[in-house]
Amino acid sequence: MAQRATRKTADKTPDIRAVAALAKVSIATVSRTINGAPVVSDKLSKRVWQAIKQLNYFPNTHARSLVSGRSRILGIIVENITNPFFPELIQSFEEIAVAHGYETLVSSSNSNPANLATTIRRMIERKVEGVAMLTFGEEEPVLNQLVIHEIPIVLAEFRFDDPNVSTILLDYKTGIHAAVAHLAQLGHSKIAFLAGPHDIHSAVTRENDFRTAMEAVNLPIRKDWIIECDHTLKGGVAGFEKLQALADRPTAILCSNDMTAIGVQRAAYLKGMRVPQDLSVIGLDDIDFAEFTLPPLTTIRLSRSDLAHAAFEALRQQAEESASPKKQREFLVSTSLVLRSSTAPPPAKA
Amino acid sequence: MAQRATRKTADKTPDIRAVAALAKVSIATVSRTINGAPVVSDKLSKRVWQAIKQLNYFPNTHARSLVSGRSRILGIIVENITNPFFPELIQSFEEIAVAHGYETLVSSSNSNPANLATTIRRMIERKVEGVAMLTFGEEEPVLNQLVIHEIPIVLAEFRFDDPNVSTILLDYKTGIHAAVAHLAQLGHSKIAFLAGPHDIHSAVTRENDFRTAMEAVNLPIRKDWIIECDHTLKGGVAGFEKLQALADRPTAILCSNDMTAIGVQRAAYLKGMRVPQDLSVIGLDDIDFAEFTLPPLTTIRLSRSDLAHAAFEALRQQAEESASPKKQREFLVSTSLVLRSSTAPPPAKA
DNA sequence: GTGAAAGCGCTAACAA
DNA sequence: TTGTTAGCGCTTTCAC
Repeated sequence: MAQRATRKTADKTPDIRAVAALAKVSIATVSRTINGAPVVSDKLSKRVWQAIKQLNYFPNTHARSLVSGRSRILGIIVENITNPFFPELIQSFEEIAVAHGYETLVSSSNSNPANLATTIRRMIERKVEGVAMLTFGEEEPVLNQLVIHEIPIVLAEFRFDDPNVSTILLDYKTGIHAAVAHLAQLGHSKIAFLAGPHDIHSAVTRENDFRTAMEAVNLPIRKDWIIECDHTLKGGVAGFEKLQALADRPTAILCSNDMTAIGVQRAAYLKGMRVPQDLSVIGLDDIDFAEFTLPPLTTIRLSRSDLAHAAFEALRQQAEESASPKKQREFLVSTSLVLRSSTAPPPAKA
Repeated sequence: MAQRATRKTADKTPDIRAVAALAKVSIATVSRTINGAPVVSDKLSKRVWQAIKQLNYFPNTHARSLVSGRSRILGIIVENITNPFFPELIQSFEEIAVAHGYETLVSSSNSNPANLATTIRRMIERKVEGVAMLTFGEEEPVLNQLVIHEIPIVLAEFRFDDPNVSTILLDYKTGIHAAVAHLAQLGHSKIAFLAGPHDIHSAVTRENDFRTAMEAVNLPIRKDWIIECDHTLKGGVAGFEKLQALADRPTAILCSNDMTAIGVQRAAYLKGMRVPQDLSVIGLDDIDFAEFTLPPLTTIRLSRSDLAHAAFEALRQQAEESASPKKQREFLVSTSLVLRSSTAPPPAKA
C-alpha cells in the first residue's frame, strides 16, 4: 500500500518519465537521445545518458514496438535443429541479426506441418518483421498466412510470386559436378547417390545435379544406385545396406548431405569395409563434424555463414524499404568441393 | 490518401476494435473471450470467435505485454550451440515452453563475457519472465543485472542466494561411479580422465566425482592422467595425444563429455589403436551422435529432456507465483551409464 | 454478464 | 533545439 502512494517514490523499474525527471528534460528528449535523433544538444544528451545510467534504465521494447509498429524481431525456421548444419546456420544468423539490433525467434519445423502452422501463428502475433524459412521445401502450406500479413519472407530454393517473398538460390551444381569429376578422375565409374527425401526441394535439386554431373563425365546413371534416404545418420546406414544387397555394387557413394555420408561411413566400418580403400564417400554441407569423422570426410561445402548473410540481407532490405515499392530479390549461394580423406581410387578388380 | 480517410474502411490488420464492431460487442468482451475469462456468455463468446475467424485477427502481443506487464517470453542461454548437447536441450525447452504458451529467446554465450552481457541486456529489454542460464559456470558476472530486475533465474550447478534464483543440481556422481566401476570390473586399473575447462562448474564437479569414484574402487588417481581439455573434439584429440606422450599410459579414458570422447576415438584411430581392444573410452552426455560413433560410444547419459523440464518448471513456478512469497528451489537431474561398444577388458600385458 | 474509460511506456507529430 | 500531447492495441477496474 505504502509503495503505491505516489509514482515517484515507488521502487518499480524506472520508465522514460523517471529518466526525464532526473535529467530535467522532457520525455521526448529522452526518447530522441536513446534513438540517436540528430537534433539533441550535447549538453542535454549527456544529462540524459547520465540519468539512464544512474537509474539503470532499460527501454521497454513492447511499448516501443506498439507505437512504432516495428518489433525488430526476425524469425528463422529450420527443418531440424538436431542436424548440426542448422545450429551453425542459426548461430550465424543470430550474430548478424543482433549486430543489426534485431532479435531472433528460432523454431524448427521437425517436418511437422501442424508444428509449422503454430510457429507461424506465434511469429505473426509477435509481429516479426520478416521470416527466413530455411526448411527447404516444407513451407508451401503456411506461406499464405505470412503473405496475407505482408510479412517479408525469404525462402531457399523456392520461388513464390509475391513482392514480399525473396529467394535464395543454392548453386549445388558447381560442387556436385566437381565431386563427380573428382571421383571420375580417381577412376570410379560406379557411383551411387544417396538422395534426400523427395518432398524437400533441395534434395531434388541435388539429385538432379548429380544426374547432370554424371552425364557430363559420360558415366552411366543406374536407377538402383540412386536411393532415397532421409538426411539422417540412420538413413545413411539404411541406404548403404540397400546398396550392399545388390549384386553389382558401386565403388563410390555421393551423399545428399553429410549426416547421410557419416551414416555410410559407420555402416561400412561395421561391415568391415575400409573407407576410402574399399569405398569412397563424399558428403554435402561440410558441417563442423565432417572434419572429425573417421576418416575425415571429403565433402561439398555449403557455407552456413553465406546462407545466413543472404537470408538476413534479404529480410533487412525488405523490412527497411517498406515505404518504397517492394520487390522480390534473388540471392545466390555457391558450393565447393573440400578434399579430405574419404576418397581414393576404386579397389583393383577382384 | 484515400486509404487513410476513415479508420473503419482502412484495410490495415484488424485490431480488437474491428472484432468488437463486427461481433457487436464491446472490446472488453472481446478481450475477455480471448483470455478465457469465465464470465462471458456463450452467445457473445460465439459471436466473438466467429468475428475473429472472419477477420483473421491476431492479438498484438506487444500491446498485451505492455498493459499486463507479462511478456510470456522466457530466455535460455547456453554455452555453445555448436555442441550437439545444446540444440537437443534447446529443442526440449522450446517444446515445453510453447506448450505452455511461452515464447523462447535463445542465445549462446560462446564463452564470451561481452556477448553474455549484451544478451542479458536484450533479454531485459524484451522483459523476459525468466532466464535459464545453462552455461555451467560463466554466469556469475552477469547474474547481478538479472537479480536487480527481479527476473527469475535458474542456474545449473550453482547456488546463488536470492529468492529469484533456483538451481538445478546434476547428479553426475551416480553415472560416473557406475562408469568407473564398470571399467574396474573389466579389469582396468589405469584409468585416465579428460576433464573440461576448470572455469566451468560442471567440469569441476565431474572431475571431483571421478576422483571419489576411483577411491571407491580403490584405484590410484594419477595426476598426469587427469588432463584439462575444453569439451570439444579438438580438445579430445589434444588430450589423447598428451596421454600417448607419457611413458606409462592408461588403458581406459573417461571423458568429461561426449565431444571429448569422440575426439579421443578419432585420434586413437589415426594412431592405429583400436577402440575398445587397445583402449576403452567412455563419454558423458549421451548426445544423439554417440550412438553413431565408431564404435558406438559407451557413455554416461544426462537427459536433455529432464534438464529442460527442470529448467522450465523452475522458471514457471517463480513467474506464476509472483504474488506469493518467492523462494528458491532446487531440482535434481540424474545420470546413468549407457553401455555400448567402446569398452572392453584391457589388452593383455605386452 | 457487459460496457466505458483509464492507462501500460513509448514515439512522432506539432508547437514553441 | 526542446516540450506537449495524442495515440499504438490491449487489459482491467469500475459502474451498470
